[in-house]
Amino acid sequence: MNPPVALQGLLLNISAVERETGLSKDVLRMWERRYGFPKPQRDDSGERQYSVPEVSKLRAIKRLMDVGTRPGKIIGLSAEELNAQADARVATPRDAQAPVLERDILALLLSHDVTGLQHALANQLMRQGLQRFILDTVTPLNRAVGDAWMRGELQIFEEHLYTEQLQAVLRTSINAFPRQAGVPRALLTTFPNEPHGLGLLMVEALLVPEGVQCISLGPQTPLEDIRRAALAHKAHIVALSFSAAFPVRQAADALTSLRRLLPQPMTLWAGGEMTRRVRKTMPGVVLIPDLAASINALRSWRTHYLPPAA
Amino acid sequence: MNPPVALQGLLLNISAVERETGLSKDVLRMWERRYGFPKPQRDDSGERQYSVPEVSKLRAIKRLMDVGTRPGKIIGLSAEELNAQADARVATPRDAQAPVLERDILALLLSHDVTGLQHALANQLMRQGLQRFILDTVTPLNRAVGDAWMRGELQIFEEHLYTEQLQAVLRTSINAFPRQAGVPRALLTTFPNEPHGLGLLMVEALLVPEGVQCISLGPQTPLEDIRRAALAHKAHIVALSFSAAFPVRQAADALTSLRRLLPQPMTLWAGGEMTRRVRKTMPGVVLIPDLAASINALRSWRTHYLPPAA
DNA sequence: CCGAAGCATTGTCTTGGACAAAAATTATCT
DNA sequence: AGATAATTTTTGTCCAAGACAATGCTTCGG
Repeated sequence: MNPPVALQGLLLNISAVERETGLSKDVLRMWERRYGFPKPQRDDSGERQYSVPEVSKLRAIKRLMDVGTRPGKIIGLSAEELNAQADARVATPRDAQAPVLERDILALLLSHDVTGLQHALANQLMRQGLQRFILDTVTPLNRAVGDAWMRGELQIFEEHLYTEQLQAVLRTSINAFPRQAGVPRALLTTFPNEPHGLGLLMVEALLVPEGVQCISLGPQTPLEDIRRAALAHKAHIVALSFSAAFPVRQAADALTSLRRLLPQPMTLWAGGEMTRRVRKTMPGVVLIPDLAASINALRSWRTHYLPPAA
Repeated sequence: MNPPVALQGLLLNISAVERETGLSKDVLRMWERRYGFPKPQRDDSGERQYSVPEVSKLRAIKRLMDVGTRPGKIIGLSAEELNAQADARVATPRDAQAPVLERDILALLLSHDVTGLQHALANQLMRQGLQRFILDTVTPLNRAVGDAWMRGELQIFEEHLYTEQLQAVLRTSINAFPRQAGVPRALLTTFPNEPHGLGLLMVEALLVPEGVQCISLGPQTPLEDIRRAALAHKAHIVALSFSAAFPVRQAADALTSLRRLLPQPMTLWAGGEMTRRVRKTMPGVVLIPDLAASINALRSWRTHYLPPAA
């Protein structure tokens, strides 16, 4: 093991690479066996020592896999080719409407102007209102930040700072809404393998202004506990969020099981990047492929369960 | 693999147990080899299937290990004996002052009264002020919730709900303070192996009222990036937070390295449960064994760097 | 009472094989 | 054609046992 070495930024052991890339040790070793990449040096005791460029390439591969590419197709490519692939994916809406704000925010991040960043976010939020802010600003901004990070234009700490400030702004804004004992009540969480909670906050920001009473459990709630929580809180809607990286099949299985665990009249929503890769339709599970769809789904829930005549 | 089975709450595969307990697959297999516990059943294809009681016991063991006990000493004990050990550790300040609020909050959690919980927290916060709220209320409350969860009195989802609501309250309260371009500037984060960010929020809640300008990166920033961020933001203080589970040696190594990476005049703080287990003193690293100490450390920073005559 | 050396304990990494799970492809039936 | 089912390919996870690295405790020497 080599904490001191890793810190000098030269070589990383397999644990560090697992952390940095999100690829498990088993996968790293398996790829080496099968594809011949990565092929780390070994230290005196035969342990793998990954170089920084190797890790960068692994990260690029992981990012593409997260949007559905299979490793065998891309593991042989060079760093440039990988970047080209990634660019190709996001090029379409690139020159569309108004990436002005995006560029401003990125500039603020790069100049480490925390106060400016806060102001810019808060400003835009006040201008647009919470819902439009989420739909029109935050969503493309997240993508822009993610892309900038992947192509190395943004440091990790700058990306962290962005996430952190965004969460602060959203949380504050959500809490500013008077809490109502509203209908429907929605339970928000993610499955145990899904650590990303930003999506939950964004859904909450969309639903709360609509008068929904959101109960967020944060990320990583075991299935059985989701059921218990839904019953305990008498939720009308149970909403799960999935990031792009989540394996579709696992999600489908878990959703089907959860559907069985919940009483019939409870609505089950599944949202997030991953849901766009889902083929099969699951009875009793409403897919929410993008954030805007959550509002539509809410409207249709209301017309269905709250007849206007009431 | 067995999502459907695991979901029924009967048996868990090794990945699920790793998630639930924080013990790596390697450790789980090693213990089975060395100590004969855990000894999970096997499914048709020879894969380990852990029972719920087994996992509970593993959790109890992990909890004790996190406060310094070695596995060999306790792995043979029964669930009751483990609980007794855990109780013994916290019994001292048990009957001390006013666990009234603690009991109230736990009752609210158990009755799933979200609104009541929010009110109770917000109420107490307004009554005490942010700093005393953190020191006198939140700290013991966290412990109480953790203990209740470990002894099975609290479900996971109830614990999640508590954390979530607490974060919301703290975040809102912190943001209510006018942001000043204050001195000192403190950079807050955790090392890559440390996913728990609640500690950061609590420190921030203590420092912001003191006029400190806090820049939180959230959890899991690589060392090299901490350095870059500290330089970019011209931080006066870099504060790291560690939960009890963090391995002491790893923390010491990383802190020493980080110390070398940072320019001399920058102050380096290390806080959180783990720091109480540290023996060696590290030159240039200020240990903050509990939250109250962070305020003292701040005071002494100020007298040192901001002579009163100025 | 402190620090180093030695010893016991505990955790991480290794290999290569087996097979489970997911995705893609092909075949079959409306 | 368009869906559904079966098959094949690809990919990921688990296993075993061994090696040894890392940690913490104890004893020894100052």
